[in-house]
Amino acid sequence: MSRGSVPPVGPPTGPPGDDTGCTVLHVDMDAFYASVSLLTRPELRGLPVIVGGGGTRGVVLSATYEARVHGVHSAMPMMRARRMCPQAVVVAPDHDAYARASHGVMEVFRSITPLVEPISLDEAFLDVRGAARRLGTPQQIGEHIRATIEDEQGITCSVGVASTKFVAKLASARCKPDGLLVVPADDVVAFLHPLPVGALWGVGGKTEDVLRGLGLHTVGDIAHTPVATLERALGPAAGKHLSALSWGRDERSVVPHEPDKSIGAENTFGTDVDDPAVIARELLRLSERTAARLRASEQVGRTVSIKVRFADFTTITRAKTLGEPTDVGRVVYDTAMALYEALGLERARIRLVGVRVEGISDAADAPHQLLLGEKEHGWRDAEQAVDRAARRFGAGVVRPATLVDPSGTAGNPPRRAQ
DNA sequence: TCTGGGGTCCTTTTGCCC
DNA sequence: TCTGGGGCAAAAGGACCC
Repeated sequence: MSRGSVPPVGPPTGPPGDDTGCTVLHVDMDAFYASVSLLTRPELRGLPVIVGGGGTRGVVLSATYEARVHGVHSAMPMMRARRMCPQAVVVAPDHDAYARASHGVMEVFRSITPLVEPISLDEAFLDVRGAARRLGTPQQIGEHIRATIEDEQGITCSVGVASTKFVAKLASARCKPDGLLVVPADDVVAFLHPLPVGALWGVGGKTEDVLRGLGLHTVGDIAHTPVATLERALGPAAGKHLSALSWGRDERSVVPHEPDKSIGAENTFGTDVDDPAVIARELLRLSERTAARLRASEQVGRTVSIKVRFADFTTITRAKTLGEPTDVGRVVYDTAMALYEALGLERARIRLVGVRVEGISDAADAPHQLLLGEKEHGWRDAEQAVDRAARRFGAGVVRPATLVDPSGTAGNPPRRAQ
C-alpha cells in the first residue's frame, strides 16, 4: 500500500496512507474465467490451467497464475500457449457459469452503492462517495468487498482505490492478484510517472511504437512532452487525452449504465471458406442472432454493417443506413447480403464474417410506420413467434429452413436443434 | 507466432447540399 | 454555369479494450 505523507488538497486531512477523496474503486477479479472454472474442478487447483476455445483457431480466454509464469496470457493463440506450457490443463469455457458468477459479484457491488459501472463480466468501477457513513472509508469498503466476494463466490479480486477511474484501474492492476492498493491524491504523479507508456489506458501496441519513436518510454516522458507534439503524432483527441492522463487528470465519472451503441455477431470459420452458399448461410445465422438480441432488449437499429476478414487477415467493413430502424432479422439479412454481394468477391478465401447493427435506439420511441400488409410486417410477426417459442422451448428450436442441417454435419460450427 | 468475439472511439474520406 | 468551400452525415478503416 502506498502512503501519502503530505496532506491532501481537499477537505479533512487524515493520517498518512490517506484515502480521503479516493472515492473511486476499481474492482477486478483475478484470472476470472480460470478461477470460476476451478470452482467445479477443485482438483486442478495449484496447476497451470488454460481456459480457451477448443477449435484450432482459438485464443486463450484466461489462465491461472501457474500458467502465466510460463508466459501464457489471455488473447494469446491457443497453439502457442500449449507450446509454451505443454503441461497445462486446457478447459473449455463455461459461459453460463461466468455469467452467474458475474451476476453475483455485481450484486455485491450494488449492495455498496448504486453507482456501479460494469466494464465487463469481471470488473467494474464503483463510486463510494455516498457509502462512507454506512460502511467506512474507501479502503475499508474495498476490503469489505474483497472479503464478501471471496466468501460468497469463492474467487479473489483486486481493488484499486483512487480519486479517478483511471488511477484506480492502474492501482488494481498493480496489486494483482488478491490485493488492494490506495493511491492518495497527493501520490498520483509519483505513482504514474515511472510506469511504462503502455500502462496508460488507450495505449496499445501501435501507439506504443509511435511513442517509442519519439523517445518516450514512461508516463513521465509523456507528461513532459508538449501537447502539440503528442497531437501531431497521435491525433488531437489521443494527444490531449494522453497528456491529461499523464498528470493524473481524468474527468470521467462513474456512470451506471451506458446504453448500447451497436449489437452484432461474428464468426471465424474453422477453416477458410470460399463457397458463397456457406457465406450466405452464415450471414443469415448471424443476422438472425443479432436481430433476436435487438428484440430481446427492445431496441432497434438504423445501420447494418458487415465485416469480412480474408485469409490473409485483412479486414473490410461495409455499411448501409436504412430508411427506418429495424429489429427484423430478415431485413438485417437482406441488407447484409446486398452489402456482401456488392463486394463482387469471386471465391475469395474468407476467414470470418460478421454482422452488426448500429445506431441503436429504444424500440418504443422509434418511428414506426408499418403499413398494413407491408412485407416486413409478416417477418416481424413470424420472428416474434420464434422468440416466444425460443423462450418456452429453448433457443434454436425454430430456425430458417436453410439453417436446418439434416445430416448434422454441415454448418460452421454445427449447431443442432434440440 | 498466426492471430476470438464482443464492443467503443477516433480519424479520414466521400458524397451531398447550399 | 462553373467553381469553391463550409457543413454535415455516412462510410470505411483502424486502434484499442476486456
